[in-house]
Amino acid sequence: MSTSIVWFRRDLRLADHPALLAALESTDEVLPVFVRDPVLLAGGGARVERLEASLAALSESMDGKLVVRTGNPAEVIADLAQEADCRQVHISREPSPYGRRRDDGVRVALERHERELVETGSPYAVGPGRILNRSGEPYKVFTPFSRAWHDHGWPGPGRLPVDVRWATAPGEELIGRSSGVGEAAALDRWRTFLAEDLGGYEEGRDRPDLDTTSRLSVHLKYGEIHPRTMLAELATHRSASGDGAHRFVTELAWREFYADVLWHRPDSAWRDLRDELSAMPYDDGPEVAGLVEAWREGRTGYPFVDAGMRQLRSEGWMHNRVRMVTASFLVKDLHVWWPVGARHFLSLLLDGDIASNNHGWQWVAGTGTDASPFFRVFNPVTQGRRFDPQGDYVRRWVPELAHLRGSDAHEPWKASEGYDHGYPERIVDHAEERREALRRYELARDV
DNA sequence: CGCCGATTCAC
DNA sequence: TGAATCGGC
Repeated sequence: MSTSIVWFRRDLRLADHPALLAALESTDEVLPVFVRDPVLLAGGGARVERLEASLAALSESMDGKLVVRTGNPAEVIADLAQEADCRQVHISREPSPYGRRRDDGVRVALERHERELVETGSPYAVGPGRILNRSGEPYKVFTPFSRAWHDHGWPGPGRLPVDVRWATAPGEELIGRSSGVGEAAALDRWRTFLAEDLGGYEEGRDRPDLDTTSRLSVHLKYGEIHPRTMLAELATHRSASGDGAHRFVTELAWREFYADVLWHRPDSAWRDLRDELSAMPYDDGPEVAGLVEAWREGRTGYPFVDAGMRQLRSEGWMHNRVRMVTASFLVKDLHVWWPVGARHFLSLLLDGDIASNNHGWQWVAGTGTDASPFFRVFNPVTQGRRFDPQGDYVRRWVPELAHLRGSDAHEPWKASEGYDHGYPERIVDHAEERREALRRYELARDV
């Protein structure tokens, strides 16, 4: 008999997917089901309860064919170890590189997930919630967490206890599957990164004009490569790659830190982690709706910001440096509450991860653990000139500025022909809005 | 994983 | 005069 394992994200509402429901109900197979997303499950909450309730109801209606199990995938796999023909489907409401169903945006992935993910049920070297200080409390600051994380250590790459075959769910078809997805592609990207860009990663990671980041975030998100695999290989690259390997390990540590923070404080996904700035006055409603829309569409009139927002729309990915600058622009220049931007990013980023994304936004907004102080305001022009020195990144994404040479692309207002090809004027004055942000900061602090 | 203005310093 | 440095936000 063949057995399928169906992975659900906690935010999937079965009732919204009649085709999937029908497929599940018509199958003769036994379908053990478990809910994935180990970080968010820690928080529980209404949506988890709703999903579990709907799965339980479905199981009953299917007369026991559907075996609902919530928890560690490894345990489910182990239970099925005697099954020779085991299939797996990963169903997610998130945008994914795997292609999309036209009707409801559900993406179906059939590529193999990496064995460590299946073994551990966690896409982290050290699962969230495991690193505590001497008092048994979670760390609130990155650096001590990072040290403890190193000291804790992690197992090497794992071995899957069963030969799992992967297929689509009955009745599901895969539409528009693109190349560059799956475990083989992830490993290929990883090897290329090690060979070409790890050595210069310390500087290269900040350069959106060069393609010198790892580009592994999507693969990490979908479990196509596991951090334990990467850490094991990085250990052997340490000396040869100078600071690059060290920096990359630190970036992995940030990812684990934010997952850990969210594990302990699931409410921080959409609310300020710290309440010092709870009195910060933000703008909302119709008066800023147009400005936010300009930000979303990449027509703020600030070339570096617009390039980033257009890359996000077009590619489903944005360079990390530009994420910080565009986020700062929404929060500090448009005075908009960070969840508005975080939601927009999550809706378009293929690598969108709620812990990294939303805590990154809180870092920018000055409300998070280890956050930057609110008064640290990015200047979109200075940042652009520093990290896109030749203006190549701007010209790549903003064709209206393609006629400007070199770093002139960062300041079209200084060129007589700057606006000749339809580039929009600045929607706000950065110097003015920076002062306004600091004024509001003073107001919020005095409360 | 700041920016800016003031001040100091180097020429 | 402009680059480096410092402190407040």
